[in-house]
Amino acid sequence: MAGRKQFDVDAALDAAMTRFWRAGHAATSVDDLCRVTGLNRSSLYSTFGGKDALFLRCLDRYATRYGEKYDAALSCAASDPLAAVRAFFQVTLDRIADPALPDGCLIAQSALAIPVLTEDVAARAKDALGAQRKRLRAALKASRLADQHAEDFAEHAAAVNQSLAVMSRGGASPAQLRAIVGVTVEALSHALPTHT
Amino acid sequence: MAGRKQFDVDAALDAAMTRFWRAGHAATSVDDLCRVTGLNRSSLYSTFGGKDALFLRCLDRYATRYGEKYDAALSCAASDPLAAVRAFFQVTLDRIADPALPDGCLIAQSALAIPVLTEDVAARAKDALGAQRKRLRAALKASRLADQHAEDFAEHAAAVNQSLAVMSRGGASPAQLRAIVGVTVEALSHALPTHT
DNA sequence: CCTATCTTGAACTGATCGTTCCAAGATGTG
DNA sequence: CACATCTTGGAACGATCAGTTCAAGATAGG
Repeated sequence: MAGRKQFDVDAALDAAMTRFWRAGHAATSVDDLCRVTGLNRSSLYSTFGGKDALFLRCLDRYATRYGEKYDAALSCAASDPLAAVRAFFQVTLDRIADPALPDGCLIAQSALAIPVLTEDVAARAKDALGAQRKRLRAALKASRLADQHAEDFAEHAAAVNQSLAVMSRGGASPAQLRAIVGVTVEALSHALPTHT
Repeated sequence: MAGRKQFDVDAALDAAMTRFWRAGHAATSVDDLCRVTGLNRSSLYSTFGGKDALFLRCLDRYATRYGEKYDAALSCAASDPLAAVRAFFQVTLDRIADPALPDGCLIAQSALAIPVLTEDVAARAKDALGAQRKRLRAALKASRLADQHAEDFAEHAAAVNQSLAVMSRGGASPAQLRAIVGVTVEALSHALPTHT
């Protein structure tokens, strides 16, 4: 209980997460992490344990933070699945449009990097993507969609959500991103039995 | 005209392309490229000029090779847009299912890496993604779809195609990938005026 | 055969990689 | 104050990074 930390651990995690998010795991060096967090190597290693351990913390942080937002958006899926899916995509569109945050998506980037990640890091990235699919599957199964349609549509929606990361990095405008999800939302509206 | 090359340039390009495709630009070292191509540094540098120059060659090679397949698939868009879009996605699904090739997609991976790529390499990655969008836009505008719907759907289809790269790396099964494109194809079939 | 030209292998450059280590400073307890 | 514990700055580690250099080997034109 002596020698108190001279920095805010949460703020450091946010800075590290943002860096991984923007540059990816491979293109982020420990020096980069020290620079963006303001820590030196000793503090970074003693607090977080190394690059991969810190990356895992950041991945979990990212998955938890936005997972909660996605869950909140989908909470009305049973009563109004169309509004729920619309709100789901809006979480991503808002995040991409936020100038204080990177575009892209840490989970999408990590998923594509799986072949060059450590086994445990790769497993966690896969889990994060799986959580997203599970979230959508549960929400849509609670709607009046037939089970098979619900599962298919959940896979589709999860994929379209990841595609926004790629397209935003590729220079797609907010209007173009809206068009991408618009087709998906339209498809759901036609698939819902309430649609006459 | 003296001292003939001891290797096949096309084979070396294929090997390098496959490596970049699987591991991405940042996680691929020149040593890796030497190993997979069988070349030593001298031959690699004198023939291709360096890592970034070789990466550009591989990006162009990838974009051309699969661009032609996408164009062929979309060639019947005016007469049968539904079959054209189906064939378009089938190009990607077949490529992912091919055990001799990596899953994922070099263009998607490069697009996500744009923030850490050299300016000219980033521009080329963006161009490759733009070519894909242009391809789909032209094909769908030739169909009986209203112009605005054609543009929106083109953006959507390009995005869904990129999403397959992310989802395949994340462990999605071929059936799940088919479900993803199935929703999109179904949406197009409902949007076409021929649909009764 | 001779020589100019090209290719190839391997050693080498300085920079950067992730990680470890240690001494100096700061803090809480006795 | 004294001592044990923790944090911090910075140097240092061997490994690997992208890229260069050079001499030896191979080939074509004369």
